[in-house]
Amino acid sequence: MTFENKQNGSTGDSTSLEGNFAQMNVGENGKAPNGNGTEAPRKTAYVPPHIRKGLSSQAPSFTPRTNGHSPEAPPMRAALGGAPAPSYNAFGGGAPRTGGGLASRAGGGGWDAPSSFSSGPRGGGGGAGFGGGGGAGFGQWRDGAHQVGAVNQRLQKELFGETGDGLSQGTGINFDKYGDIPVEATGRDCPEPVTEFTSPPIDAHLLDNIKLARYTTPTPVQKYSIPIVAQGRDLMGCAQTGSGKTGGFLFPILSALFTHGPPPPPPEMANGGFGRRKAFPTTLILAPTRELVSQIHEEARKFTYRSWVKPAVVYGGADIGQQLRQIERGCDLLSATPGRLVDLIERGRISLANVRFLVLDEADRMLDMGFEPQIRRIVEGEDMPGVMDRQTLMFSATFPRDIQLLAKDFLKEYVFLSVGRVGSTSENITQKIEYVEDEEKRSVLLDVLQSMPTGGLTLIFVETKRMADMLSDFLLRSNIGATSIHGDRTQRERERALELFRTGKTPIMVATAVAARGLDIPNVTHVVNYDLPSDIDDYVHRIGRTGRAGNTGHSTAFFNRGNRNIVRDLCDLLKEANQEVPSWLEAVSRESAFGGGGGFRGRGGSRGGSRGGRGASFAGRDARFSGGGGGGFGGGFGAKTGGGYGGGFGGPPNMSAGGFGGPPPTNGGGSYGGAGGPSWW
DNA sequence: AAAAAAT
Repeated sequence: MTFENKQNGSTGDSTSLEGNFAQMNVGENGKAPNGNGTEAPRKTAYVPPHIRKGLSSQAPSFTPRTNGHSPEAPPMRAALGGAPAPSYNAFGGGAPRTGGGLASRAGGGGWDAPSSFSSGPRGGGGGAGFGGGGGAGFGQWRDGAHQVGAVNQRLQKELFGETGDGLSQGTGINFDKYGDIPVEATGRDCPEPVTEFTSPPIDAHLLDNIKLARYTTPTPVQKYSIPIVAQGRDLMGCAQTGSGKTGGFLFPILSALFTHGPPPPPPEMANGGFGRRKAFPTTLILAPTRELVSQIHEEARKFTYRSWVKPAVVYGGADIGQQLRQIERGCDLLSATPGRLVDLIERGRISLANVRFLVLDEADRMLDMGFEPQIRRIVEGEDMPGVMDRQTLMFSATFPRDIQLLAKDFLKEYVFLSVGRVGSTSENITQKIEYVEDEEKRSVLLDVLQSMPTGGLTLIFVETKRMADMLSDFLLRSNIGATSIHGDRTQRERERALELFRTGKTPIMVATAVAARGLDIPNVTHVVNYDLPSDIDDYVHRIGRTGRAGNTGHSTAFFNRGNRNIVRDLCDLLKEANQEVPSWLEAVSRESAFGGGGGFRGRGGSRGGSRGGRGASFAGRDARFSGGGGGGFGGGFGAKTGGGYGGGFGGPPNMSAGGFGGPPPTNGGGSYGGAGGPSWW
């Protein structure tokens, strides 16, 4: 369910997927070649607005922009059809790369540069940089070589914790479990995975930092992504954080940057014809939430330690002045949420003309959150190099239609990497579903919290911000250390809450969807779905906050009639993960199977919650719920479960443009219909 | 329906 890549009837195996992926990248704009005869019967074609727009706007498709680059410059990777070209061809000398990122505009790096730079103004006076590379802990790029900065004990300690004690943060990672995560790579000339962190293909200095971070073995995502990116290929990765995804893109990108230095500056930068205070990042990483970008930034800080690469982060809700000062101090690798980035571009403080690596993290989430216009503006509507002149990596937990369309526009012929769900298919999360009516949830929660062994962190998910506040207040009143995080809290409060939680000062955190995806908090041992989400993918993401990195975890979900919309998916998921499926849940699921047609049972009674029907078969979790609580599903499921599973998806609505059989809508329900199911894990 | 994100 995570990868909504069920193909229409005839293309359900990965072989044909590969064909389709290749096909959708060869530039047949908008026309539906579908030459492989896999045309599926079309159903009525409802085209969601964002797709309509996507299709029309792609009419001129993507003429690689000439933006900052001189028009005669050859594309960085000329031969896509043939053997993948390496990212960097020519390594010329470079001008001094100083510690201060913005001061580096004279640098001619080791990239295959537009001719005007290839011979490079050999830097005005060799040593224009700061002595010592801008301070201990920071390096620089000078004379075409990487000058690794001096050790800075204090910074090193801050970034990596006490070295050698083996006890800080990353302990208990079960690397054996990582090996169980299935990974599949498809695409033309897909390079072989690596098995270890070794100097080629990873830059020697980066290797040092990886060692400092005590990463000993690449995770499966990293094994694949490292050679793929190192060969200059674009990448579409279906993976979640916790699979080592962040390292999966940071390692190969930083490795390239360390080895080859900064790219030659675009004219605007080189001519000095720009505001002095404009930053020209080389790498741009976009992610949906503030917490996520700041988490990525923290990783970036570690792995850029002592290097010439200056990481920076911008997101909303925080003081913009401080962020401006930060990017002035250096902004080579920028992590950003879309809104704030657009703001800074409008202010003329950031230019994307020098971007060589673009990463879209949690792409599906960004689309869910309505970021598509901003993302398209950033990628297509500003001065970022075109798709042929940059390397693009996209990550998404799911691969629905709109993501496929985005991939089609943003990536050149790419390798598709699918990484199994960490934790749901493997059995390292013990999932429990309890039948609990709304008004019983509080007291059951107390029971559940009590029954869990102490020592770990517990994350409780609720649907609304209001509920998050109410519940954390309730817990506090019950003398249970709790905090909360949601979108109505100030950024400062959010950060504070996360910090309190991470450090275990308040071992319980109540959260809305803001924390559902991507956040990597070590030592979360228990996830409670106080309110179940309506989308099974959200459920997967939420429970994925525990059992990270191969550790074991527990999850408890409170289920009642309000959640019947995901009951089928939930049952499927539990079975798939070898979890116990309560018989009452099974019964509810069967019940809902009839509901598809919609409505004869209607909403029968009041929807007001507690007054269900008899529901004898759902004697709740224990005696006290079978009676007074009024459990029961008498009213019948399925009135609004959005019918029409059985048939599968005879053909995604109007996918003619891509010619690839698109997957069904993400939350389209459980059916693998006739499609044969996902084939890659 | 709610949540997230620029102010």
